[in-house]
Amino acid sequence: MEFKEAKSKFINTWGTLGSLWGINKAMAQIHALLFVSPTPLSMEDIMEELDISRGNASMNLRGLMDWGIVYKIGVAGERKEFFTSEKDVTELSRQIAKERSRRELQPTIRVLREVSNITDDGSAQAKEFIKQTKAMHELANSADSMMNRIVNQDKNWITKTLLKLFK
Amino acid sequence: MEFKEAKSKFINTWGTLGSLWGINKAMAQIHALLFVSPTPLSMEDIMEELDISRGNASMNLRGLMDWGIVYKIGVAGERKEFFTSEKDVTELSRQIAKERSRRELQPTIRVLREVSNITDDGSAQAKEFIKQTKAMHELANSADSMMNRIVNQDKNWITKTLLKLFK
DNA sequence: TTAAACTTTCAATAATTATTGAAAGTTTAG
DNA sequence: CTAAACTTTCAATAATTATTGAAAGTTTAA
Repeated sequence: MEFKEAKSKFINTWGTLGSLWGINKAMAQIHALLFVSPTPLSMEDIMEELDISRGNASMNLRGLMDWGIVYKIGVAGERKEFFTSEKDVTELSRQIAKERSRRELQPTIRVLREVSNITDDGSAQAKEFIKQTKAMHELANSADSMMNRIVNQDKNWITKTLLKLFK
Repeated sequence: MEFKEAKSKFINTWGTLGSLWGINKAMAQIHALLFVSPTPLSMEDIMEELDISRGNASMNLRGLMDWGIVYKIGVAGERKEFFTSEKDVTELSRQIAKERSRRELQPTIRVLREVSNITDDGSAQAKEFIKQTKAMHELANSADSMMNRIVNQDKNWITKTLLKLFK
C-alpha cells in the first residue's frame, strides 16, 4: 500500500469510527486529515481534499475547535486562516476525556443522583429502581474520577499507569 | 420527585445518552427499562411502556442480546418470552468493554497497523503520516490492553484498581 | 396434525441528521 | 472609506437512520 491509499483509508476509517461515537463523519475526517498533515491547512485545502462544501468545513472546524483539538493559526503574509490539530496523542486523549466528562458524564451523574434519591414508597418497583440507579451512580462517579485524574492531576498519568499495569 | 417521574426521567436520559454513543434511542430505553424492573418483562410490556411497535421491540431486544446485556428467559406456565437485563453494573461494564473492543477497537487497530506500515518515500507528507499513525496505533493498543484486562483477567479489576487509585 | 399464540422480518415511511450554497457578515489592504 | 478576500450563518434539500405494521415464520397445546 502506498501513501495516498493509506491516507485515504485512514481518513475513511476515522470518519466511520467517529459516527460510532457521536461525532459526525465530516468532523472526524477533518480531524484525521489535519492530524497527519505536516503543515497547517486552509479551509480551501480541506474542502478540496475531502470534497465537502465551504459551509460544512466551516461548521465542523468550529466544532473541532470547541472540542479543543483543532487550532486556528495565522500564517505570515497570508490573508486566509490556517488550521492545525493537536498532534500529541496523549494531549488529544486528555482533551477528549475532559470534554466527554463535561458534556456527557457530569450531566448523567446529576440525573442519576436526582432520580436515585426519590423516597422509597415500599414498593418492589421503587426499591429496585433506587438500588439500580444508586449502583449506576456510583459507577459513573468512579468513571468520572478516573477521567478527571487523567485530565487534571498528572500529564503523564495515562502512560505511567499503563506501563505499571501492563509491562 | 416521585417514582413514576424519576423512572421516566431515567429512561429518557439513558435514551439520549445512548444516541451519543452509537446506540439507538429505543435500544437504550429498553435496556434502561429492564435494568430498573424488579421482574422480567414480556415484549408486550415493553411495547406498551415505551410506546413502540412490535417490530421495533423485537429488533432492539435482539440487538441487546447480541451485546450480551439482556437475556431471554422462560417463565413457567407462560407461553410468551420474557426479558431481563444484566443487573450487576460491574458485569455490565465488562460486557460493554468486551464488545466495544471487539467491534470497534480491534478493527481500528488493524487498520492503524496496516496504514502505519507503508514504506517511507522520504516526503514530509509520508514521514508525518507514519509518525502520527504509529503513535495512534500505540495508544489504541494500550487502550485495548486495558479493556482486555478488565474483561478477561480479573473480575474485580475495575473495583480494585479504582479503590487503589482513588481512595 | 392443526390452529392459536407468539416472534421475526422487511419494504414502506417517518424522523432525524448532515450537507449544500448563496446571502450576510467580517476583516484588512490600499 | 471601499472593495476585495475571506468566513459564517442558515433555510432548503439530500442522505441517513429509525420505526412501523403486516405478512411470513415458528412454536406449542391439545
